[in-house]
Amino acid sequence: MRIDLNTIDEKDAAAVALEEEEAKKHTMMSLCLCPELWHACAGPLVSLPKKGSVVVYFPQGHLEQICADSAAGHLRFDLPPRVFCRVVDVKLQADASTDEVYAQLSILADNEVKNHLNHVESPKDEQDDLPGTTNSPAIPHMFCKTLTASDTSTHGGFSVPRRAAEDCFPPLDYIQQRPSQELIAKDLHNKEWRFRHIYRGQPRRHLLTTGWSAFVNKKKLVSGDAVLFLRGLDGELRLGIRRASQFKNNMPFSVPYGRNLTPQSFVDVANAILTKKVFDIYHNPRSSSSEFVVPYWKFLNSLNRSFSIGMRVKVPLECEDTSERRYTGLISGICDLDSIRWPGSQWRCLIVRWDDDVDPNRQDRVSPWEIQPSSSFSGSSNLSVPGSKRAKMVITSSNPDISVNCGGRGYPDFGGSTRFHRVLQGQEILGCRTPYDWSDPPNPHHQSDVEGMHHRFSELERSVPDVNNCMLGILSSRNVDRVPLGKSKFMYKSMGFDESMSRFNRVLQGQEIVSSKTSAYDGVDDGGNPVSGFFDTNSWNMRAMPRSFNATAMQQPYYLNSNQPSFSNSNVGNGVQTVLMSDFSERQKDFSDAKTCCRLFGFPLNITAPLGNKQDLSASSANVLKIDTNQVKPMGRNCTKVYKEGSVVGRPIDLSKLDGYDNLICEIEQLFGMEGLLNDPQNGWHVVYTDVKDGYVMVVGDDPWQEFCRIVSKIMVYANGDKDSMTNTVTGDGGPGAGVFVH
Amino acid sequence: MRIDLNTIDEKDAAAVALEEEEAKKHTMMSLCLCPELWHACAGPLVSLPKKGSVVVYFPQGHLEQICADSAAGHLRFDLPPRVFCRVVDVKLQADASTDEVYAQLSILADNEVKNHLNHVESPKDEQDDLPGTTNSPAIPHMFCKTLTASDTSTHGGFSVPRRAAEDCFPPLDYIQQRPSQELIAKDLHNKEWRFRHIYRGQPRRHLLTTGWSAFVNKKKLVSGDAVLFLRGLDGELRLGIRRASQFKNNMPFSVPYGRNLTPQSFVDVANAILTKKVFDIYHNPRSSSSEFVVPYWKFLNSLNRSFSIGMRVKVPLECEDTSERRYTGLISGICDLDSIRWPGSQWRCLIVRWDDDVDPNRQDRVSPWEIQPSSSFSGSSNLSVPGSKRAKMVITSSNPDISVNCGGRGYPDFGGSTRFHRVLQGQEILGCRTPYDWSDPPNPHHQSDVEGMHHRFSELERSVPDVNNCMLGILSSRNVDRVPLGKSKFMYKSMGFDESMSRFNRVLQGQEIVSSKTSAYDGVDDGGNPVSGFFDTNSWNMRAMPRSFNATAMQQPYYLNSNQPSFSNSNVGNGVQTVLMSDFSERQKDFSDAKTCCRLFGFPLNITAPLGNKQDLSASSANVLKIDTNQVKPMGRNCTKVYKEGSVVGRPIDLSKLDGYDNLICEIEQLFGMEGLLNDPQNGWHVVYTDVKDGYVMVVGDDPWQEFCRIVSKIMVYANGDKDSMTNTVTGDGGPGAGVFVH
DNA sequence: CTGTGGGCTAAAGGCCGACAA
DNA sequence: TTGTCGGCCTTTAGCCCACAG
Repeated sequence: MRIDLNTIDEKDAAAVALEEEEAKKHTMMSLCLCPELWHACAGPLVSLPKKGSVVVYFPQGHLEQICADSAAGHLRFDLPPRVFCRVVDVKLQADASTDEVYAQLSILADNEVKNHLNHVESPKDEQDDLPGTTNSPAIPHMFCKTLTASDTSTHGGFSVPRRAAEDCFPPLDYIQQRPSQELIAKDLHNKEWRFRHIYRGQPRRHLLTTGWSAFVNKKKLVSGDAVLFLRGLDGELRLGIRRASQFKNNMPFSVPYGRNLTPQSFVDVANAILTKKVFDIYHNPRSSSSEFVVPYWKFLNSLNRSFSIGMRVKVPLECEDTSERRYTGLISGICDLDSIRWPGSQWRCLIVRWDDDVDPNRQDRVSPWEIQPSSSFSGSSNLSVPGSKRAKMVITSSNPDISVNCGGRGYPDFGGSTRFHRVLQGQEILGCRTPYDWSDPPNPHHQSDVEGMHHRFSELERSVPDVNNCMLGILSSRNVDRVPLGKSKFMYKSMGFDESMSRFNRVLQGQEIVSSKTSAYDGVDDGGNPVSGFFDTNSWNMRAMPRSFNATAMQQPYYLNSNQPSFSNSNVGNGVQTVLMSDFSERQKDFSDAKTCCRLFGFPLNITAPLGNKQDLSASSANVLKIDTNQVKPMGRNCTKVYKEGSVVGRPIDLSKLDGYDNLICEIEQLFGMEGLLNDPQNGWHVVYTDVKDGYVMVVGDDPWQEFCRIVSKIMVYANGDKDSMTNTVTGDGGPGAGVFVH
Repeated sequence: MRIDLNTIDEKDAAAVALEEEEAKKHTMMSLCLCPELWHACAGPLVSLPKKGSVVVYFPQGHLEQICADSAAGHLRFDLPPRVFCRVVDVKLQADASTDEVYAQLSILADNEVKNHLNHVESPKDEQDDLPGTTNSPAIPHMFCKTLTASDTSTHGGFSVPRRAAEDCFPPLDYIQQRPSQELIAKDLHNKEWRFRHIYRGQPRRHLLTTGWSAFVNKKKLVSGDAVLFLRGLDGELRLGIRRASQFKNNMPFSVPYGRNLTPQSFVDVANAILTKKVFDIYHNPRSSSSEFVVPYWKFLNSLNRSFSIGMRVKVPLECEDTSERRYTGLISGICDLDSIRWPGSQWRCLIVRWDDDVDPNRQDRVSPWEIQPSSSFSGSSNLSVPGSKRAKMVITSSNPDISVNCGGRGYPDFGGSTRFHRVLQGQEILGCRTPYDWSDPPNPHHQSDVEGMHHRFSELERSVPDVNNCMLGILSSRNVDRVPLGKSKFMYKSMGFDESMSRFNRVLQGQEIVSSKTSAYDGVDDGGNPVSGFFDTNSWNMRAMPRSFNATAMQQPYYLNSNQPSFSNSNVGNGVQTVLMSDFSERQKDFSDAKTCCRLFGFPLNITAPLGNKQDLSASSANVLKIDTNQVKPMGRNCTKVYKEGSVVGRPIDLSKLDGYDNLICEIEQLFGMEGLLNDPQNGWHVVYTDVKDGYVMVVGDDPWQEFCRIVSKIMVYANGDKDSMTNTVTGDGGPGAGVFVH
């Protein structure tokens, strides 16, 4: 008996071709109807934020991708380095022509983070987003096989690994001489593929014959690519592919994903942020580029850890055979990637010298959240089962709830689960209880020590979203590692929740100014005031050394000039105060509000000079693109910011009160307590500025004074003798007086 | 003997595939190395501006395409309806995957039009751009065949029409039993295709066998598509395709062409215009959408013609079998397509009621330059040779100079040559002198009456670029038709060239104000001052009737309030004065300049109110995207423009001098000489305004006065009772006092 | 003159077990 | 257990002419 599969019945080929064209036209991408399959195709390291969760959007990262791709460096913008957003929707999608998986994140800039944080009373919502929680989804019966030359030749079919076939395919009637059946598997686009599955040969083996080559041809598979079969909980067979040579390297980006990469996409996003509309980010999980939308908890975690030069770090890396391999290296520098345009950003602020075995082309800059916690998961290595080089396959616990969970609100993140990673990579064969059991899901509690581990980790992590710990930056991961959980809980309780929240909110809203000399390293404040440690005024005169990140950097700070006598650290010449703004687009409003409520430890502060004048603010929020030819400053006050290399924040300066360059230099010297240093270039300091027109950097003093006043945007003071390298790394061994960028 | 073609020699298939991927990666489009082939593929109606020539860019048209495509209606802009540009480069290109031809026009906004016009002393440069000049290129030996079912089946090869084979292919040795040879033809991407060409069968016929099906497969040809062979002057064979079902209808736009269609492309263009940088426009000649980059001469020609309601018009149309078919219809209306955002634009300002045999989906709005001159070429019909339904083919004059001409500066426009059209369409078989002559180009002067016709037409057209005639709008095409050439030459000489030019330039530069009551229909001014007739102050109170276009509308005018008593036409209550600005991006500068040099007939004029205040201007030129949330007007003078339906230009009004709505209405009535009409809505007039934020139209009087002053952008006075339809057609039968839009 | 179809042959596709790593 | 190969059969590609519109 011959089974004739994949025939085009009565439809003629033309009609089919037309249908396909039609499908392509209307949905260049298709919504993934099987999240398990999507995640399986996406690979083990993929983590996606959940619908409803909070993320941090890094315009700098977005722009970086665009610029790298299309040299859109001329784009001008006025966005803060970080924008807190809520994920409105997560759509798992796949390119219709390549099957490339990607996610469409619908995101809304959310200055209601405070409300969100208030909800952390029931932190369950956020927990789902954390890796390794007990919410990890059921892992379906699946296997993944890298195609051999024989598999892809036109000469034969597909050789199915025996256990894989037994696990994932419906059982055959082995009594027959040559048992065979028709398999129907759906791909990412829900398209059905039919295969003849036969068990034959001497010795006997499982083969897919008829229908296989059609699949190979249509998907343009070559040996080295992998196919992946997955038996869903509904019993349906799913079929995905994971290409060896990433398609995107050979092809232009697929249309929907490519939308990220046009300058327009950035304009759209900026527009959406400013107008509080939802915007979409397309995330290709298999791309090597850094993500510029980072889950909130991940970002918080990184804030909560300390990084120091010389510290050993590792970055998870997906590779063919194991998920255990990582890039490892040493932190060799910590500084802004672009201190001109994105001062205070943490985007890829860590410079890493990779170990010798790491791909030499590896990007040497990483963001703090990309680095794996040094201690977590270390215990999970005892879970790894040394696997022989065989088909990758897994049958594990499955949760009946999962279908519900998958349906509505996006797929729970299981990217963080190393266990899941390992099984996807074929390193583990777990709990293969009933190979042919298509109806009775295994008991989810059979995982013994695995469960225990996950539980422990989630206990550990549960403290993270607690704003007291993470936002105040008191508890570094180092502390977490060494301090028993009880201590963590103590921290959690050290301040009334409502009180701390409202305080935090006020800070976020720019309604309160907080400062302290307490270093984050000091850990817990002496008890009275957990707000201390929020940020570190000593940092400015410290040379490059281990520093903790702190919440100060979470929002682009506002720069205030305070004449209050209430700082006891008179040794700090440039004591700085910061107002954290939760939403830059409300700067203007908040600023006027701030006048009446800015206070530090209860002492009101006067704002002597806001960021710019009203016009400046209005212009910056009103325009995303500054395609200015004749932009001139209005008369009256002419406020400009001065940044000093090594100084955390800038200082405002009103040019209208100055009568020339000498005056200006003098003023700057006073502002930064460096009297006499700037007058003589021999001292190694350079004063430069960017203009309002196109951001070019020029030397202060070259232009006529009035012209300068008209076009200056910001002024920068650099220690490094070479002003061309001002965006370069400052590792602490610069010239005399070289400062340290601390953010 | 068997010829084995298209074998992959020693290279393995993988290597070839890699090469192809590589090629795709680096050049999604490829530069066309054979302009003849490109034009042949583009089809008969394609005309492209020449490198170095002057074109008019219509932002409105560009935006229209974008909006139609991606609903980017939220884009805000501040560009004039027309931008004069110089074509810096013309690249003929073809999509690598579809072979779709398109042109990349590199364009530079050029306020140096004056310099250009000065060069019209030797109008040769511009002449090249005109249709039908003696510069028409050689038309190579070529044929075009629509593929039959047999041609595209896997069963056989390609049946070559006998005469086509004899004309285009090297001759076979017919003495042999089955003469055959290998043909090598290069496609648009310069890729070689090899075919076995054999002459066999009973009766004998020419066939392409081996290699043909590979071509069909690779190019995804189906029956109905056309292939096109072309023997270049160098003897090389070229090969192109023209698809029946336009690919773009089934597929997303090809990447490079699609660049036109993103909002970003528009932003880029606007940016480039404002910053005087070169920008690129991608033009798909086979697309049905209107072009928004129009050759200068074409635009001038249309200015020079008159259009009236009820006039019969025809639009050239490419169709399968003949180039003679046209869309015909009657002009049923003349008005702005979008009088709010693009007042005074001529973009698709003609409303046409098509004849019954015209596709009912046909767009009913056309631009003046899309309409064919009613009389030209009518004499060329005697050139048409009734062709039988056979292969389309042509052998004609070729010019040895042409290879040089093609190489350097873009391909000379031969799109306007109907003769070329006809042969491309296979309607003509001309001058087949020496079918096998591969070395001796025919004498270019053999064209007898064709030449004569072209010569006559170019004589006729030579008067067009003359600024005296065309720019002053004195000589309508009607005049041209009826007046002997000598009269035209008289016009040409009626004023010293330098004098007229400098005068014209001054007007373009906004340094001179010109006005007159002389209607364009009045023809030549009484001699003393050809500047008169420049625009028509009587138009405001004329009902819809035949009008000529005039140069006033060529640039978005500036609106000045002049209190000079030097207007003798006191009967015109709303005498308007216009400063023509050649470059809007220099408005601000020009405005201050204008203060000292604006004059009318030598009388200096005072500017009482520029377009807005300084801030307004700076903002409008500085920002393309106005994503404004809190844009407010500054204190002090608050200037707004008032437009009245039926009036050519607007009037400025300073709201800060008014104390309320009554005052405002009164002022408007006075401005437009319509005292008492606006107070009572019963009179049929409505006063509405758009706000600065988002351009919504609202009724004047609804808001509190102060609020209104803060947010008003422009004020419009409409006669039509229905204010919702203000962008609709005004056909002259509106309410009492209904005006006529004249541009 | 040229579109279509049948005859024919070569090449590719595809199913099988043998064999060996 | 499974990757590759040779054997063998089927399907498709592709060259040819006959025939007819």
